Amino acid sequence: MSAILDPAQERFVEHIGLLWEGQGLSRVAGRIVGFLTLQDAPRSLDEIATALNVSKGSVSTDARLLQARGLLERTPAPAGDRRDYYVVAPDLPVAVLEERRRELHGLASALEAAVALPDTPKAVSSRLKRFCDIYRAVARQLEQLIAAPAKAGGTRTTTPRTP
Amino acid sequence: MSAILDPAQERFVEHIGLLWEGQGLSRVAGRIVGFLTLQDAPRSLDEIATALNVSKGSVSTDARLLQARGLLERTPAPAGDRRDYYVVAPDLPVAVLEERRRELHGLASALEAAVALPDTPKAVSSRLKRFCDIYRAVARQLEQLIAAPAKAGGTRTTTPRTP
DNA sequence: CTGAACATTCAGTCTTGACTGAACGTACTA
DNA sequence: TAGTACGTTCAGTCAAGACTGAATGTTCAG
Repeated sequence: MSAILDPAQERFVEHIGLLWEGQGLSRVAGRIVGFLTLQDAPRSLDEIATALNVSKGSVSTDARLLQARGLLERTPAPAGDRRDYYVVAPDLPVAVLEERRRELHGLASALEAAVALPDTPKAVSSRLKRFCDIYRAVARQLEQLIAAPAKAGGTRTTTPRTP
Repeated sequence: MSAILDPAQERFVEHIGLLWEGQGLSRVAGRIVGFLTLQDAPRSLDEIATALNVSKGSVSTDARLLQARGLLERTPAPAGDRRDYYVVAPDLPVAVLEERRRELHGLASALEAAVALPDTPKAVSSRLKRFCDIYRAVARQLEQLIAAPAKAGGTRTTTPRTP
């Protein structure tokens, strides 16, 4: 029930935090995601701050940032409770894929624009096109996974009951 | 012929640099990749440093780092020339995909390990499994693209016979 | 051996951004 | 009205790490 982490969970949270840190999020933000991933109920700012041992200010800032990026959701509070409760977004992985897709799209566009530059040697423009094609192909695959994340590949799709 | 960049190329290089900066590389490293992508011949450390207006020390460090990550290649120098010449790796996008794949694999493993933790509520473990499945599916798609980057297209997921 | 032409290393500087904690704003309650 | 319980903001501190440039290898030509 509470939000206290045992050592194994602590490690998990830290692990996720580090992964996200390499992806342009702050360490704290990453740990928030990891923490909420392990919770079966919404958690308030204070609970998160206590569990992660960071200041409430950090959690406030990062939680809103994560929400804006679609990785977290704010749940309606019980009547008479003014606290904000956060949950990890049910489709968090899809949100991540969507970000990646946009990134790839931007990269491909930049490469395409470079092809059109004057005085581009043949060898360079063919390389640019090749790179661009690959990124576009990846972007297309991501789109499909985004559209139908459950059906992807050959995995079994267990459809769990929504609590 | 030389390695001087016009404004449009400058912008391209900067753009690529910023993209990489968000991915755990230094700004200079990103700009090196961008710069070499536009070159039709191998470039020496000095040429790179001059074109990007950074110290030779930076270029030396970052170029070797990029080489270790498979994003750059060192080409054999002409006889009697002791300089190091770098080119962007012909399969740079594939190297990038491979890194992503490994990252996803690590993430999926972490999620799987968390499922096995004691006292994991049902709701949590089913979420962990769901997230894990998605990441695994993406990893599989990446594997296919890595195996046959040129052929990537449309909806097809069937691997053409490759000996 | 000496000098030239490289690449590499590393101590030092500087920038960036994370994080804190206290002050502040806000909304509800009694 | 005052009081309480929140969330938000922001100036300040701090640490990580990027970048520099001079010193230090290293290799080759003569």
